[in-house]
Amino acid sequence: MSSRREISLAERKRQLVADELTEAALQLLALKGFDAVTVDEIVGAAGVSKRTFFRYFASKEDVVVQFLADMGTGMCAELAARPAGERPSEALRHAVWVPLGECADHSERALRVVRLILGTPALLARFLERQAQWRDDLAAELARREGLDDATELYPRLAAGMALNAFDAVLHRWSGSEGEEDPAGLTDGAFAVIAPALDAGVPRG
Amino acid sequence: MSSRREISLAERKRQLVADELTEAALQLLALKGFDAVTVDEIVGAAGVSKRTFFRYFASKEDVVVQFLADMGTGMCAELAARPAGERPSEALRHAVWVPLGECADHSERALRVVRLILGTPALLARFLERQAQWRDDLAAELARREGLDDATELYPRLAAGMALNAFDAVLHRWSGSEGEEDPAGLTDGAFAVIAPALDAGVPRG
DNA sequence: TAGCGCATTGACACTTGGTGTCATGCAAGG
DNA sequence: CCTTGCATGACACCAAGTGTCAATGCGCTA
Repeated sequence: MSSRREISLAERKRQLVADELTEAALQLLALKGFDAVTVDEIVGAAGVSKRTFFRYFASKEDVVVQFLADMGTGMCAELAARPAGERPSEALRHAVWVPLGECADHSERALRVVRLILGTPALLARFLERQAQWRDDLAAELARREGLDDATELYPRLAAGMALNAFDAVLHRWSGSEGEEDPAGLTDGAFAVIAPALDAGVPRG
Repeated sequence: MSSRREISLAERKRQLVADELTEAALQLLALKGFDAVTVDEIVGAAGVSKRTFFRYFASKEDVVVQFLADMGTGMCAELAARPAGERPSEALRHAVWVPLGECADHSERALRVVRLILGTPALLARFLERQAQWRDDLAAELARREGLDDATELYPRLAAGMALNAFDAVLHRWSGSEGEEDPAGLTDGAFAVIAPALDAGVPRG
């Protein structure tokens, strides 16, 4: 009965390959630019076959965007964990801060990836596509929190969108300033702007 | 000296080919789905070579998204044309209504395209990429209107983002209801939600 | 009218992203 | 020891997109 160990062994192996791939990819992409690097180069550097690459990542963009995949789930989880009585602006600010805090902590690595994404149209497109999913999840959670119907009320979707707007704005300014500006301060500033709508827009906030 | 006529003749020829291509593409894509239609099919239906297709459109996605290209310029133009003293929420609402009104007018055609875009990840990604550009333009114009510095203030970018959020929400609900819901009413509803932030967020609005 | 330039097109080869398929290898488990 | 299953690699293949060049068509001019 070594079931738990076996699973973790196989999982660790998978994780190892995935890490090797992301490592090689991020290295090359940040160095030469997204379009100038082929998948064959990446797999060559990582020592696996092209087919294996696409078993781990759905696309060449995915290897970069996947790096930020947890952000969405982290945000939603945090929003769901916030106290029920909290105002939307507060709950969303804390939710959005989860991934931003991660970025602030691992600034060297995160900055490289963020700059790569924001500066590459194809990557930006995929990133925004992901965010659209996050927005739906956030909206659903927000609707639950506030007791609204996501299908008839515009507020949940708009509020989630505003929060992600703040997220994007902070990311943009942070990467644009080479990491000089303080993410926490930027986040507070952004939410100060959108808070009036977040807290007034919901019926009986 | 028939310079004016010649130019317009060549332009008309180009426009003719472009129209033929978009027509054939939209027909096929709406019918069989984005991934199930190859560029070769489209050019076969339009009677041109594959190479010519890519001389008119940068990508397969582009032939659909291009169809909505004017939206961005229309919005910015309208925003720039709004009276200087108008509150941001009003100016932006009018700006956003320009493309939405177009959709409402040509509902059969617009609805098909919008549903195709919102239902196809690859198209959605390209659409959002375009919107990111619109947001930058709107933010710049908004900063000019309000006398703010787009580089240091968060408000312009956030306000532009909120307006586009409203735009997206309206489009989503409109296409989701098969064109049943009234775009004008939805727009008003969306801006009622975000107006508090639009008008309060700007210093001395 | 004949000839000269200029732009558009088609044909074709080529690169690259991405997928289906199959055979091999390897590790767990009876 | 055998087998069962999973991850990988090798290979062929399709579709998107690009570079190149020859041909075609059209206006302009001598």
